[in-house]
Amino acid sequence: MYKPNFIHLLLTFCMTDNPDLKEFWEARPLMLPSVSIDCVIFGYYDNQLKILLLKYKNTDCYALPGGFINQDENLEDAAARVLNERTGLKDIYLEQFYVFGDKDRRFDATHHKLMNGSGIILKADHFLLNRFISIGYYALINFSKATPMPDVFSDSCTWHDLNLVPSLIFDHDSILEKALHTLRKNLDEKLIGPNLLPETFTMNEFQNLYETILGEKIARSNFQRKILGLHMLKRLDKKITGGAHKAPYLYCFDTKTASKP
Amino acid sequence: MYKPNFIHLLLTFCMTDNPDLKEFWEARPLMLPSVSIDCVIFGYYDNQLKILLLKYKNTDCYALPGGFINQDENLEDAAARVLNERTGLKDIYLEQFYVFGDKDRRFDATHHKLMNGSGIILKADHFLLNRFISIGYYALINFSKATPMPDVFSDSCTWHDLNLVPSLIFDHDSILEKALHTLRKNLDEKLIGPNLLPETFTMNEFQNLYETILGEKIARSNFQRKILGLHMLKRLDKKITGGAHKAPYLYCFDTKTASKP
DNA sequence: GTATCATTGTTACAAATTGATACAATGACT
DNA sequence: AGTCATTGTATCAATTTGTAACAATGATAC
Repeated sequence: MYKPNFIHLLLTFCMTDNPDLKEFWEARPLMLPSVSIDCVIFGYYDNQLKILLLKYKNTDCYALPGGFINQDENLEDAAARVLNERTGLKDIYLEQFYVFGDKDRRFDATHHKLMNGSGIILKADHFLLNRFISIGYYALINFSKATPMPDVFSDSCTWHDLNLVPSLIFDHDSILEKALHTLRKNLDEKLIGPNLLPETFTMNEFQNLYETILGEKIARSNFQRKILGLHMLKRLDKKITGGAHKAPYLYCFDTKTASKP
Repeated sequence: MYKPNFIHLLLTFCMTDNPDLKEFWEARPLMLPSVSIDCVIFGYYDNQLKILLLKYKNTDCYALPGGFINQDENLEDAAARVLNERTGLKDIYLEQFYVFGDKDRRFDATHHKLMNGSGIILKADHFLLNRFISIGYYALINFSKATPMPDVFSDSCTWHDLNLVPSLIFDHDSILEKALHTLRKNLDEKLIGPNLLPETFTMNEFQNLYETILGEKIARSNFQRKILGLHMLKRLDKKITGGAHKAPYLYCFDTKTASKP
């Protein structure tokens, strides 16, 4: 744990002598005031929809990955940067889904607790204690390609099963809920498969993804008929597995037809 | 036109001696920095979808009504206030549809031009010249109940037919486009009728509204079957009009069933 | 008063989509 | 070879949607 040494950083009014944190805080004047970003990062593995959560050091506080927007940075790029910092991935599917901006959207007590966990004492006029609006983005990523990485304030950055999510700090619970709701609503219009699935997959895996997102069962044969009717999949070789049954085909997305208008 | 008298307003760095404007500018420190709101206000009249536009004084610049967010004001309330200031209406249907926030979303030349139209010379470090992100809301209002009112910077606040909209300042063209796109997308889920139509209306008027928003014709009998099947309308008396044909029924929305889940 | 006409409310039927079920094919295991 | 779970496909019913027709009605023209 850091020992605060009461050096007063002119621009940021917090106390720390850790060089990483110092850099972090001193960069703040370059950011767009009042605005933050929160990312709901969805991954799919083991027939489960999962999201990436940070756990703050020396606390039991879980949070969505988030960050601020640099003055010379597009909103979308800031979200992509946050995502890249937590997963190592680039060129990821991102969708802005809502802005959260209640007048009492400030969380003084929690911010103090979180920073205390990293040995930082926030002064009363620290910018973190101001009101922020937060722009929500959700990302769909290929689970196996991501390398979750905690930030300087967190112990861990780990996947959580969607129906085993701990309660989150701030208003992150409702941000997550809204993200999930938007994902479900967009499921028929936006092509979510290529982002969440590996290169090749079976029809059963594809159906499981839909069922997991929608939270309901789909009749197998009807699903197959519908999906194949969209001509978005290319059928590949038979999969040779150890299952005591007929081997399923493998499919991949047909890039010629897989994009919808 | 105002004669700038070079009084320097400490907090706002613009030059004017008009008391209204002075109050306007001096209120700025209470606003949430970097964030603005733009409202696309839809009305429906004469079988046409219309939007409300401001025209800046002594310019040919048209703009969506917009404003800033007070520090102690919810985003939604700020949008409702902007709407109220331009139309006199309260308790209006409002939907947040997107946030626009490119890094080069700053419009120095246009801002100078707009303010010059009101006799104001903006200093180089005026807050208006900073980067702003803008949260887009669209509103659906009852055309006949609105009283369009220009603000201090504009000549006029008038309805414009959607297919006769002049080119707009800033990125307001693309904001309008996105609003319209979202409205169309939401048409099946959100109940837009009660907001755009008068208390009572004929089925034909209702269908015209849908056709206007979607930009395509709908088969009459199918529309009637579908709408009546939703049980959201109550049938009232026959309408007695001068039409040389069968008199249509009047309908109103059935408040018991008119809200969808 | 009667004929005409445009529009409305309703019905009838075809086409398409969706839901539910059945069945043959397959590949590993016993 | 027989069993078994799962897959790919076909079949038929139920529902929804597309298209067209038809009778009802209320003004106008004669």
